[in-house]
Amino acid sequence: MAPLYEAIEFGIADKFIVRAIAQAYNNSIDSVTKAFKKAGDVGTAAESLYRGHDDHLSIEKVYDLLFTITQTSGIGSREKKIRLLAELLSSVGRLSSRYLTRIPLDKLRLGFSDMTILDALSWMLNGNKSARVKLEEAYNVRPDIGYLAKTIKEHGMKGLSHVGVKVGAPILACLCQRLPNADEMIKKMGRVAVEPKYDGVRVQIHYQQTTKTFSRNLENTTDMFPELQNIGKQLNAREVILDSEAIGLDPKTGKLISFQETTTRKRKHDIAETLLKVPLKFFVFDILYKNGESLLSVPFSKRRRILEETIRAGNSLVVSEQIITDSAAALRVYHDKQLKKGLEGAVVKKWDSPYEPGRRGYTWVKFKEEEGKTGKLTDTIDAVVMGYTSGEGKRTAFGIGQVLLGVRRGDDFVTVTKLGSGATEKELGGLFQSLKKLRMKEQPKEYKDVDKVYYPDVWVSPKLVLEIAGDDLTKSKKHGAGYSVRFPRLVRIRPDKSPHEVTTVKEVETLFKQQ
DNA sequence: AGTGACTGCCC
DNA sequence: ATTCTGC
DNA sequence: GCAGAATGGGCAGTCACT
Repeated sequence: MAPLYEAIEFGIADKFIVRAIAQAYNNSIDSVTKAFKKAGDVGTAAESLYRGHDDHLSIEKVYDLLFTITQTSGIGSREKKIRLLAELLSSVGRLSSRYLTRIPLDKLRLGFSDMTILDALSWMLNGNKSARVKLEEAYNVRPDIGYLAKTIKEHGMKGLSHVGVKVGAPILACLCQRLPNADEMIKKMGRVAVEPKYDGVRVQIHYQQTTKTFSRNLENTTDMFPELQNIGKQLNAREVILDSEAIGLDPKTGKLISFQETTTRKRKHDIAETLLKVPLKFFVFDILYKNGESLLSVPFSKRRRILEETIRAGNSLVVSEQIITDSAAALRVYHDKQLKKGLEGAVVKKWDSPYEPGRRGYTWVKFKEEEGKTGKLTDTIDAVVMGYTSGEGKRTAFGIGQVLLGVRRGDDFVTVTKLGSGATEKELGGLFQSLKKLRMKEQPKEYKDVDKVYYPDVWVSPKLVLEIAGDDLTKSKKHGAGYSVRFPRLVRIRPDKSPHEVTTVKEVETLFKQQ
């Protein structure tokens, strides 16, 4: 409904949609939940329960009502949002109920999104994709499909001529691709800059007397970083747009802290106190604009020189270090050094490439784990499947969306993570065949301290073992193991292992301390 | 004042 | 974030 | 190789309820 950089939220997700459908079509919350689980999609669930009357509302009317929902807050707002959505659902047709329910979830599932629409706009103008490149350039600095469509509909491509980089208007961030190893990176990218990969949050800094900042997804985060309001003295420039990673320091030791701790700075209350508890360093690694000039198409080698000339030593901003190389061996050595320092790894950047927003091409590549390994964790974890959920969308066909995994504590099992990534469709099918035989009516007695939020659709007896990988272990307040896995994924199914052989809580703790 | 349910946004 | 899949 | 669609932990914020 709105461009990324406008903070418009519905405040409605799965649970509230279910309640709205229940209210609109006169069903119990339970039966709607069941229909939702069965369909694996709110849209088809709404459709199947549809009991409304089509008032032929205009698109404007629907838009207005949805917008009203986004603007509703305060005491009584939850009921009101649900009521507004329910009223809307009861006055549209059956088919509309499918899409209307998906809108707040951002799950229209039409098989296309912004990029495809750029192609479509090009077809609209030229009957082919020839305008895509230009459209994409405009999109990069004005990621607002509605605005672009309207502009070229009215003025053709000429209408885009004034769409350019502007301080205060967020630019689509350049993201990293992945490649399996250093050799591939050098082969694909040639001469590269290699920089430390900090495990913090992305901050795009816009400065022109005052500072505005944007997150990786272009949310305005200005209020979170009051320390950036006085960076003028760190800049040899009137106006700039910088790209950086912010990471917290331990105020006593000055050491970098974990992502989990850094992220407590992501707040809008008590900012002044938290600022002292969690001071941030902004590792600046790119410059996109300086004194009226866009640097997006300038090669990185040159941008880097400009960046170094622009930043002065000071409290908040630090120019990120780097090496330049075209040797895979040197790249490997540098990457290993970053891991030893406790950083996330390295980012490898094509030395002569322009700033390429999005994740296309191989201009930036992340290098996190050691070669040949899955995940950064020193060892994989063997965990037992405690239950599974039926899954949404495509997963519905396999009967499994995710599995709840446990590790051993004495003769009991406690949860350590859920897992939904890494299985091929064939493996998912296989998992379902194995697990449906292990179905239990109730939570098995040996499953201890399971938090409600993890209750699966189906409990299974502890038989099937999975080997999983991850990037980090985190301290967990919710998982019974006391720890959990960051970015968990399936390595392989271990029919050869018995549940008694799975990793123990003690071993998980040891792994945590090794990090 | 404290807690739990839910959501949105970081990774 | 990671991973898989259809095109 | 891209675009899309499944899925993860965990933080803060908001609102409802006790």
